[in-house]
Amino acid sequence: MLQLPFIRDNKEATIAGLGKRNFSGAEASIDQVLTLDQQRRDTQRELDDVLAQSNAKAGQIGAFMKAGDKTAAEGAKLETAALKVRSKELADSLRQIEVDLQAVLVTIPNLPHSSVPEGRSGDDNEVVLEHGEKPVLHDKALPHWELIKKYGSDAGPMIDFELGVKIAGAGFPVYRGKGARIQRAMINFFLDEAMKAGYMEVQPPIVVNEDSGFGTGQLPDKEGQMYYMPEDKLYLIPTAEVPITNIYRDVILPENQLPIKNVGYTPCFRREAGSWGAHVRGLNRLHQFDKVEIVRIEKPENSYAVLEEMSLHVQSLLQKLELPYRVLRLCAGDMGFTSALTYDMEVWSAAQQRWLEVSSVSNFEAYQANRLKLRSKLAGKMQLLHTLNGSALALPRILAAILENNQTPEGIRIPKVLVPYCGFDMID
RNA sequence: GGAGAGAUGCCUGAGUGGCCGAAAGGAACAGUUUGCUAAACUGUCGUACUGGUAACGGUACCGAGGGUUCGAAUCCCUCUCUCUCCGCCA
Repeated sequence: MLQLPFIRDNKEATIAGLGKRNFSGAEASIDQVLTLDQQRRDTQRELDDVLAQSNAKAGQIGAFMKAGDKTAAEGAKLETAALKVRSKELADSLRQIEVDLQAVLVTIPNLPHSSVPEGRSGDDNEVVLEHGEKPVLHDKALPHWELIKKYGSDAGPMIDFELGVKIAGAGFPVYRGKGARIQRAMINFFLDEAMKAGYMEVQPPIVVNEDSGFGTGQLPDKEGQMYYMPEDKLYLIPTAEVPITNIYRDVILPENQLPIKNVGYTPCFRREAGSWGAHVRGLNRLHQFDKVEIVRIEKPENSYAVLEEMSLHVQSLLQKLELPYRVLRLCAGDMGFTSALTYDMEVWSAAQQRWLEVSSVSNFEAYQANRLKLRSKLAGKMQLLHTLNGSALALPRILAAILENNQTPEGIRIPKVLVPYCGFDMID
């Protein structure tokens, strides 16, 4: 959530920032926020005043009772009746105003950083850099959904989508043999690289409650994207960002514990409602996939330098995997609800001849921290911290690119860094 | 799933209707003393909203939400969570 004092002091800049995002009705929303905020303050001031009077009366009554002056006490009691009625009215009204205010605030996305390009869709994203050579494949080259069959075993394809359909449904593949082994290899490789970079590994729950979903901004914005278990009021996580960042919900971190650098591997679950189509074949889009996520909590003045550092970490992984990639700076219209600046990393999928997004690295500034109430006393002042996270990395599309890009007539070559983790250097 | 106990500040823990935003101890921080470490002593030591340039005030918060009362950490109700025992079980 944006911070109320900030909106109060920077009304025009806020409206402009939301406009850049193509957030419809920015001015109306901000006006509404400011009106409700003023009402809230007026109401609270009056309520506090009435309560102060009540407290004073109660004190007097206590003194009368102590002195044994029952008559005076009874008289004073009568005077409290009106105050009581009034305070109830004001408290009810204050509660309603706060509910209304909150309802508007949660619909307002984060403001884009000044470096975020204008734009409405993915077409307007800025290509920051491109790295590596796109491989030229041989004549018989296949897309990964064919390769997994070609290099399957008697048991079936290396990654079995149809078997997943039987067990769970579309988008829940079964990995088997070398297909499973290379998944595990990547997870270990990514975790080890993160630990070398100073991250602490955590294993969080892969279900979260409503408060956690709200804290990182999935709720109420992306309600329909998460699997929900109504019996227990739990959501399957769409990313480890949610449970890991929520470790720090309602936390005041001592300054000497900063920065926080966590990394976690989890399965991720996404309903992807309405986004199915021909272009999401194979591993391109799944309901369940594996991801290693890095999460950081930083002092505000450091967060943008840290974002660059995280981007370089992700790039180093892609370089070690020998995959051609590019880095995009998302335009304002394509950024996530809670982000102020996002870099997407895409790898080149040689058989599909397209870029596949494999990582998204974002600085949320204080937007999540405000919802999480994640603070620290810095320079003697209580301040919201900045949260950042990034995929490092999401597995399925990496696997798709490895399979496609490294295919040769003799088989599929495993990137050197993964060989010690896999125990084999070719899929043939 | 059955039975019982409990939830207070960073931690331990007192507090059964007004003198309690809350004792005491510990931790932490600052200072004094000490050649260093340790110890001792002194002080500081919750958060949010709100008024005020500030000094300094007001209000709320003792798991959450309701209720009783002039007045609730304290009494009543509901919920959540934790612990112990039994059952079940990876």
